[in-house]
Amino acid sequence: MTVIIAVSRDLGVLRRWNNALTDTSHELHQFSSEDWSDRVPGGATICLYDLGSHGDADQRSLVAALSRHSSIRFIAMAARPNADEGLSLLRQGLRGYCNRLASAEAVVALVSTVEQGEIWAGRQVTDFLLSSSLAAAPSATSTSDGLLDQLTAREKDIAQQVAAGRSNKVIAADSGISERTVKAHLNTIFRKTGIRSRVQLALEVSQGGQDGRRMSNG
Amino acid sequence: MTVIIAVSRDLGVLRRWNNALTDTSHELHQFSSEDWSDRVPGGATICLYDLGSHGDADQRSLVAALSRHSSIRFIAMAARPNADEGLSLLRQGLRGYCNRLASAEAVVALVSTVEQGEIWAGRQVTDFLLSSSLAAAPSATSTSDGLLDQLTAREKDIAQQVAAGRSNKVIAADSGISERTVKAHLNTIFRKTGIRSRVQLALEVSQGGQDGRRMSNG
DNA sequence: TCGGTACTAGTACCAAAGTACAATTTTCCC
DNA sequence: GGGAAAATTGTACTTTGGTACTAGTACCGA
Repeated sequence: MTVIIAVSRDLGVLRRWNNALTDTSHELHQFSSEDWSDRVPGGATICLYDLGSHGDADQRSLVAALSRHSSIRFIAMAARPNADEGLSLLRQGLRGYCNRLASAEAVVALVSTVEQGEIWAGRQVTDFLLSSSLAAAPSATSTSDGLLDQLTAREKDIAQQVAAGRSNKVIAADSGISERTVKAHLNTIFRKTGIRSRVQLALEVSQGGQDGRRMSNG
Repeated sequence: MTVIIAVSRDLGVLRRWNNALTDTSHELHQFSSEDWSDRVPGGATICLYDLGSHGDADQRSLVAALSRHSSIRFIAMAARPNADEGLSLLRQGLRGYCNRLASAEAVVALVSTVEQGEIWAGRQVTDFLLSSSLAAAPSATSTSDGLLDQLTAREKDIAQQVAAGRSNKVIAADSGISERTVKAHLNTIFRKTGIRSRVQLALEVSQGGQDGRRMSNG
C-alpha cells in the first residue's frame, strides 16, 4: 500500500487521478489548498503535484517542496509540458513529469515507474534530450524532427496538414489524391508513431517544433 | 489484448517476462532463436529483446530489426545497461531500454509505458542525459488562456481535455457526466469561439500560451 | 530478378464527432 | 420569488474519422 499525496486546485483533476489510482494498491490523500506541505500524511512516498496554469507560482512552490520533503518523490503534472520546464525541474530532483490530463493507464504506469526509483521524463523532454545530446552518436542523423523523422516525405506532408486543422477531404483535394489515400497515410503514421488520433498527431506536430531546438528540414 | 514478442536465448529470462505479463492483458510469443524476425506473429506491437551478453552481435541484430519492423516498438533488455549503448539504440528508434533482470512490476510498467507511445530510457540513460545536457533557457512565462477566457470553468475544463487528445467518451467518464453533455459543452465552445473542430480547438488551447501574444491571467 | 517499401486507391464497415430539435435541474443574482 | 445563465441529458440524425482487407504501380537495392 503506497501512500500518495495529490495536490491540485482543480477538483476535476483530483477526481481523475483518484479514478486512475483507486483500484490499485494506493492510498490517495487529496489536497486542494496550499497548506498541504504542513500536513503531509505519514508514510507518504509519492506526491502528484499539479503545476496548473499559473506559471511560475506553482513551479516555485514545487521547487520549495522538493527540498523540504526530500524523502518524497515528486511527480509534476503540467498543463502544457515542455522541455524547458521539465528539464529544469528534473534537474532539481523531480522524479516524474507529464501532462496533467494523462490517461488513467498513463498515470498508473507513471506512478509505478517512479515508485521503483525510475525517472519519468515524458515524451517532450525525452525527445528533446535524445535529439539534443552531443554524446555517443557515431554519425548518422544530426538533425531530427523527433517523432516525424520516422515518416516518409508524403507522410510528413499529411501530418503537417492535419496539424493545420484540415479535414481528410480537404487534404485529399489539395493534394490531388483520394480521401482513401489520406486515410492510408494517416494509418501508417499512427502505426509508426504510436499516436492514436489526429488530435494527438496535430499536437505532436505543432509542439515538436516549438521548443525551438529541432532543425526541421523536411 | 496486446501482442508482445519476447526474444531471448535465456529461458530463465523468458520465463520471468512471461510471469510478469501473463496476468495482464497481454499475449506473449516467446522466441529463443534468431529466426523470430521471419516469423513475427500478426498484430504484434511490442518486442521485448534481450541484448544478452554477446556485446555487439545482439546489438546489430536489434538495429537490423528496428528498421525492418518499423511498426513494432522495441524494448531492449540489457545485461549491463549503460548510457552509451542505450543512447545509441534509442536514437535509432528503440522505445525502451532497461536491465534484463528488472522486477515483474518494472516490466509491467515498462511495457505499459511503451504501449502508450512514451519512451522508457531507464535510470542510467536518463541520469546521463539530465546531467550532460546543456542548461535550459528559462521558460517563457506561460500566460494563459486567450480564447479560453470567454468560456465558463466547465467549458475550459472540457477544452483542455480535448487539447490533451482525449475522446468525448473518456472525457465524459472521467468527468462524471454523459457523453452528450460533453458534446453540448463542445458545441457551446465552438459557437463562442468560432472554432469548428476539436483539432483546431486543441491547437488553439495548446498554443495559446506559447505565442506570447495573449495576456490575461485567468 | 526478387523482395521490400512507398504511394496510390477501392469497398465495406464501425466508431467517433458534431448538429438539431428538445427538456430538466442547478446556481446565482436582484 | 423571479429570472438568467450554466449545467445537465435525451433521441435522432448526418458527417467525419479510422480500420480491415485488398491490390496495382513504381522504385530501389541485393
